[in-house]
Amino acid sequence: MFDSCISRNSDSVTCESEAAFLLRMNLSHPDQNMHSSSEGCLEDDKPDVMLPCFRRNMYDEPLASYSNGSIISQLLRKTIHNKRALDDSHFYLSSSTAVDSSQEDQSSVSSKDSTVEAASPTGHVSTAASPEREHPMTDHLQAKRARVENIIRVMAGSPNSRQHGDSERSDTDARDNREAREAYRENKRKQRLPQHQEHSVGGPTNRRPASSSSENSNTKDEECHKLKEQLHSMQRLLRQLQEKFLQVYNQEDPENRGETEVAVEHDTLGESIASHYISTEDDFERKNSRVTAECKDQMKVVGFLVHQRESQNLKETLKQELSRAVNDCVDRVFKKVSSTGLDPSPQQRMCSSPEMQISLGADRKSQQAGSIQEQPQAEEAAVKPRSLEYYESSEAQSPQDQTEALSLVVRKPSVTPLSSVNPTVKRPYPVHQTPFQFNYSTPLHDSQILEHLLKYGPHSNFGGLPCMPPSMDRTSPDSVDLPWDTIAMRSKVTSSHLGHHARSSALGAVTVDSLCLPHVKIECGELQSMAERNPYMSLNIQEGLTPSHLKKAKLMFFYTRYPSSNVLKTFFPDVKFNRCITSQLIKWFSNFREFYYIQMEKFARQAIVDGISDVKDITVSRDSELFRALNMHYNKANDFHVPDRFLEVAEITLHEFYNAISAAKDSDPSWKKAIYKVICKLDSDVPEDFKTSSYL
DNA sequence: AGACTGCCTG
DNA sequence: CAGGCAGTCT
Repeated sequence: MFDSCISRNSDSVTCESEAAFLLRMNLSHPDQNMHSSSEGCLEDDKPDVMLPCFRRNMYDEPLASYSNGSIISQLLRKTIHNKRALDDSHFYLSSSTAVDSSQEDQSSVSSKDSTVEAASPTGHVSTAASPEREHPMTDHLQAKRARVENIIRVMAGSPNSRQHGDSERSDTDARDNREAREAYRENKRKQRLPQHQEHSVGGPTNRRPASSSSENSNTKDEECHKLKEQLHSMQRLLRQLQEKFLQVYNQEDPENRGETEVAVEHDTLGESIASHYISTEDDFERKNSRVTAECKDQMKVVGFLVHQRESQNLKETLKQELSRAVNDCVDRVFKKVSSTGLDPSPQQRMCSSPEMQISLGADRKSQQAGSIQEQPQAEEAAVKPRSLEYYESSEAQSPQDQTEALSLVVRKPSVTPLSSVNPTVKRPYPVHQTPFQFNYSTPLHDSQILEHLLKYGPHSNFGGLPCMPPSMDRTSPDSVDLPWDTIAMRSKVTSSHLGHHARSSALGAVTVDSLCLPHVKIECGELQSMAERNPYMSLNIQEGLTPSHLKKAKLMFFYTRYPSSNVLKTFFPDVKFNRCITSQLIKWFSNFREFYYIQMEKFARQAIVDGISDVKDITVSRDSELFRALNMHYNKANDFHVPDRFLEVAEITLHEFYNAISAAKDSDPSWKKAIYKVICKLDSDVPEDFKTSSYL
């Protein structure tokens, strides 16, 4: 599950961690800090300063080290000791005694050894000590509990964890944190100007910030892209965290006291978050101290509510927090994008496509929800069980989803306007002979695209789509002006080289037959009328011969060398027969016979050259070179058991050729006709199984 | 005339 | 494998 995340884990983790931090800030300042929060994710260097452990882990450790525990586990382990420090800070007020000089390394190692990390000294806050030093947490369940609690804190962006996480750091780390905060403030200052203007003007969109410089505008596209990428990473990580938490939570013994405590603490956490929602506190340090006091209050409530909460409550609350975090980030990103007034990104320029409109609709929906929850009443809204819809909306508006949908949409217009690109050549056939299949290609196309999407996903290649050969574009029914070159080109692709595309377009095959076979062109009008009578033909009826049909015909050749039209119609029930198709099928068998007889003549002559005097010495078995040649031609995949009768017929044919050549009958130009007459009588019945489409 | 076939060619 | 053509048959 995390494999896909590993490639961008550094961004994801750092951004996620910072997102929790920024989310907290946003909760405190729903109006002003929203953009700064999203902007904060853009700071590449900031994660380094703030959470060097993550950065180091991501870069210094081989990815294999995460194959098992996953990044989430690392993150959880990292935050677990913060939680412990938080819990214990209410009971222990000891000062840090074991200040590790190599604090950054300690932090990086902390993910590997939580015990060592728990021994990490306190930072500038100097309130947290590590009781695990004296009382090592040997209870596995307790560790789980702490992990879960910290998940909640990280996800909800609780200041508690952050604060105490900072408090555990050394002076050097604290210095880094100070730098980080300064950088954060600086970033906030930088962004406030446009934001203030935005709010003062009252129009969040299409307003060029007064502070925007040319350099700024040049990098906005890039920033927007980065924002989206980081947002996507955060969304993924949030989902993963949620899953991880639920997994850990479900493993908890219902009888375990840790469960209830976790639930209770989470509820109190929700209250804390709610209080921060309406907070206008702007100063980081002040909030830290305030949060510390709040934590103490929370702990008092813990014992009071221990037995009143149920697991479902925790689940719902956690889902809410997760969903809200994602949606907040989404809202910020898109508001940021819209407020910058920059030109629509390449993705945004595709808004004309329905898919993109859908995505934008989801965005708008999310933004509305986000604006609601940014209001002071968000405290109440945060408790509402709305996790599912939020989660779904966040998924629907995933940048990745947008991109994928767009990539599909882009392909259509890029291929469709053929008539405007290619030089128009007068078609050799009257207008009414327009390829009729376009009349019903549209519903076929759409439904199959949908099926294709559902089946293979949006990234799959549509070249394999039955009705979408590579060069087979969709054209409106009145594609009379379709250039002849285009049609001819398509005919080549769809008819001559159908073998490269499994079950390629029947439409294309019909086009071929109706346009390229001279003796068939008369049928075009009839075909068109037929199509007009039934423009929405059943998808089960092939309008042309596919490579599967060809394969089936080859297999049928093992039974019948001279199939009649009725036989063909009987054994190709899924083919809409017309003279075009019939002629093509007959031509196929003619070609099969041609190859067959050529091989027979060749091997008969070879037998004569080899000095075989008695025709009885010529046999055809499955080991014969002749059979291998034939089998390679008609049963290339070798997935069909050739009937013995075919071997007999082949042997007879070889004997006939041998005798004729031995008798010097080959001097007669029509000496083969006698052989053909013999062979045509040796046809056997084709098995009934061929009548079904299972051989396709 | 149309259907069917085979031969030649690409 | 298909196009083109010619031949045969009905």
